Amino acid sequence: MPKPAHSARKNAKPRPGFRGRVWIDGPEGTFIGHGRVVLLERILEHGSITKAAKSMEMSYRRAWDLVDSMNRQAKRPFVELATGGKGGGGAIVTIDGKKAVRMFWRFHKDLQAFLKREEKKLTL
Amino acid sequence: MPKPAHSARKNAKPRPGFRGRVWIDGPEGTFIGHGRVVLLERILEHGSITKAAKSMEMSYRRAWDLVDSMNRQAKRPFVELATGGKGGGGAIVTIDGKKAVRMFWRFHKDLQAFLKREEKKLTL
DNA sequence: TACCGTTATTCCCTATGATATATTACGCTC
DNA sequence: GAGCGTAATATATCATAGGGAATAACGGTA
Repeated sequence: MPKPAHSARKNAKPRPGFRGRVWIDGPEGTFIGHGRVVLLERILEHGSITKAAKSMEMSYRRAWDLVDSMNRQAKRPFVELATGGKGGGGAIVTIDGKKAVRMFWRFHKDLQAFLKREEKKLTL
Repeated sequence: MPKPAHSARKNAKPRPGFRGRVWIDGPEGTFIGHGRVVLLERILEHGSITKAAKSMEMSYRRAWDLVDSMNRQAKRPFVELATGGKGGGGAIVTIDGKKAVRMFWRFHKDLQAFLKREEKKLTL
């Protein structure tokens, strides 16, 4: 029995056309990208890395790594983590994290518009 | 002693900033992209897949697969292959192939301009 | 103190590409 | 027909990323 795809990239529809992807690099490489932003939104929604990871099809390990990577590269952390305590702990997206999410989606939206323009301008 | 990286992608410089990548999808998925266009240029320069592959750090198999993929998805082939014959055969980039190369570089250049604009517009 | 659910960390296993190697087919030249 | 350099194809080997399981640490609550 084939396992369900864990990566949205593999399910990308192959319908013809102009495609693109944008992200933001930091000192260590990728800093903010599509997957990371979706993860931030899920953390905001669920309040924990564990639940956020489960809600999309991502392993806790990967989710934690991504959060850690963002926190290390950001001037101020995007997610505040609490271990132990009420409910065992949890994760809170900071103001800076929310700002990053909004900025990325604008960036992403602008790209879609750009691709539309190019598709008209450049004829195959 | 570390082996030289065979993939340019891995050497991507992690200097901070807005990044993006564009490509064109066809019926089978990726149709024209950065690596494929560079390969076309090398074939144009060397006249064979073998030499083109060697000139960049790409295995012959991968190079052949990419050429085959483009030829299958294009209305008319991008590369005409000859097996046997003078010099053992060779590879010739067609007019359509050359057009694809020019169009992709325009697309790519437009993207760079787009990224510059975004970097000014969106402050991190 | 015992319990709980989460973060934090380590180790192993597997799937996936890619590379590397080997072999065959091809067709022109000599 | 032999030789040559290439395309074409199959097989094996390797590297890497990521998943999953297991475990410890943590700090509130009852």
